[in-house]
Formats: sequence, C-alpha cells, structure tokens
Amino acid sequence: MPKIDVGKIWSLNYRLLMSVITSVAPDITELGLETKELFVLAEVEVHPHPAELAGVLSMPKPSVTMYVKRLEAAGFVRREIDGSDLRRHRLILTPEGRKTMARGLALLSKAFGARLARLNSAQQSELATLLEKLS
Amino acid sequence: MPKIDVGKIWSLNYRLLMSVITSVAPDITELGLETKELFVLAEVEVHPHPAELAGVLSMPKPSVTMYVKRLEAAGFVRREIDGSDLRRHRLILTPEGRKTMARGLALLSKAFGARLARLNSAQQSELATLLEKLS
DNA sequence: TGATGATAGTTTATTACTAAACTAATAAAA
DNA sequence: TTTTATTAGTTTAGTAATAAACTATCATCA
Repeated sequence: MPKIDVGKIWSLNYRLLMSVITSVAPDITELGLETKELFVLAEVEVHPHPAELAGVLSMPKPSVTMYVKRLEAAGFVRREIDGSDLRRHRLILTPEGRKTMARGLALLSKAFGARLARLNSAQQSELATLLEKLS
Repeated sequence: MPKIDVGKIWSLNYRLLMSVITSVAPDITELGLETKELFVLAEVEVHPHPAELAGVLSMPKPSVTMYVKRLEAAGFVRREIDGSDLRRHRLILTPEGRKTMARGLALLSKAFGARLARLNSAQQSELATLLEKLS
C-alpha cells in the first residue's frame, strides 16, 4: 500500500494556489482592491466582525483593521456599532461592494476553474467534499 | 446535477493552507528560518537558480534575492557561479541546510497530516490523486 | 565584430504588513 | 461596588516585501 507523501501534496497545493493568485492579481487590482482585501470582502457577510475575520482568514487583527479601512474608503463596506456590545463593529456589504466582490470572485473562479477543468464533474464534487472535511 | 462552487472550493483550500502555515510558523522560526525561506530551501535542489525559484514559487526576483541571502548567511545554502553562464548563480544545499529543511518539512507535514487524518486512507489517496492532476 | 535585445541577479526607494502596546468595553470574581 | 481578567478594535513603530531601475552577461543577427 503506497503511503502518501504529505509534504508533496502540500507543496503541489501551495504552488497551485499561489500561481492562481499571482495570475489574477492584476485584474483584481483593476477592480479597485487588492487580493487580500478581496478575501476579506468575500467573508464579510458570513463573519461581519473584524476579529472573526482575522481568525477565519489567519491574518493579524491590525491587518484586518487596515483592509477594512480601505474597503470602507472605497465604499465597499460600511460599519455600524453593534448595539449589544459597543466594542464590536458590524461590517455591512454595500451594493457596490457586493458587485465588486462578485466580479473579483468571478475572476478567481475563472482562473481556478481553468485548472479544475482538468477534473471531470464527479472528481470536482469529490474534491469539494474532501476539502470541506479538511476545513 | 449539482454544479460545484469553484469559489467555495478555492476558499476552503486557501483557508486550509493559511491556517496550517500560521500554526507551524512559530516552530519553523525556531529552526532559524522563516516559512517563506523554508519554501525556497525546499526547492533549491530541484531549481538551483534564483530566477527559476522565483517562477516556481510565484514570488518576485528581489524577494528570492533576499531569502537566498539569509539562507546563505545562516549556512543553509552556498552559491557558485555557473561556469556556462556567468550571470547565473547555482545554489547548493549544505548538509546543515538539508537537515533544517527536513525538520521544517516534517513540521509542515505533521500539521497538515493532522488535518489529513480526518480522512480515511482511501480518501487521502483520492485527494493526492486529484491535487496531482491539478498541479 | 558590434549593435540590439533579452536574461540573471542585485540595489534602491517605497509600500505592505504586523508585533507590541494601547484604549475602551465587557465579564467575572471578590 | 471595585478589581481583575478578557475581548474588540486601533495606533504606533519597526520589519518584510516588492516595483522600478540598474549592472553584467549572453544571444542573435546584420
């Protein structure tokens, strides 16, 4: 029974993601945000509080502060004080933010999808299932 | 027929990698290098020229210059001028570099392996196969 | 040859990122 | 209560990363 090489899988996967990010970065920039800002934007609805975003995205809180500031300045999100806890900021996606997010994710999906196209439909579903289990 | 959500696969995978990197970063630092330096170190034998490393790892050339400088200062690689092309530097892994690389990759494998353990053996093989197709 | 364009790697000048320290609000315990 | 500990988010201060420009070598072709 062939034992799988964890390090190799890691490296393949890492390089795959990095090359996709690198290839779409210029197009994302044209939308008026940076790739990391897009990642934040894409999680805002599910995780509307900065501290949560930092956790989910594995980035330090000060980075989230900065990205949110930029997203806010660009009109992609606005923020409210959470009534039940005055320390918390609740982030809200603006219509413009939603539109830009959709465009950005579409770019990413297109580039990643080009890779995924090497798999047939059943394999794609299988991959989705496996990655969901890992997350 | 359920169409898969490319963006969702992407996001799951991205977050998986980032959380693994974040969790092992402190231990890797204790080995005397940073995570990105480890990624460079791990590719040196297959891609001994800085420009190649930049391409394979999707990072800018000046970043490679910096990482290689540090790896050299730490005694993990040394460099020679390529006789056939005086512009090129051939990087060579030192014994110490090889040892440190192995330790670093072991840390990464352990952390990633802990996630992989959520899958049974057949599923792990399946994942390996799928990712290999994508790379 | 020698002139032109391309490539390898570095340096510089600048921007991006983040650790550490901070303020403010909440929670829990004394 | 009030004190201690925790948590949310920001600011500051310093490091990390990189785009743009540079030097040196190589390749091609007139």
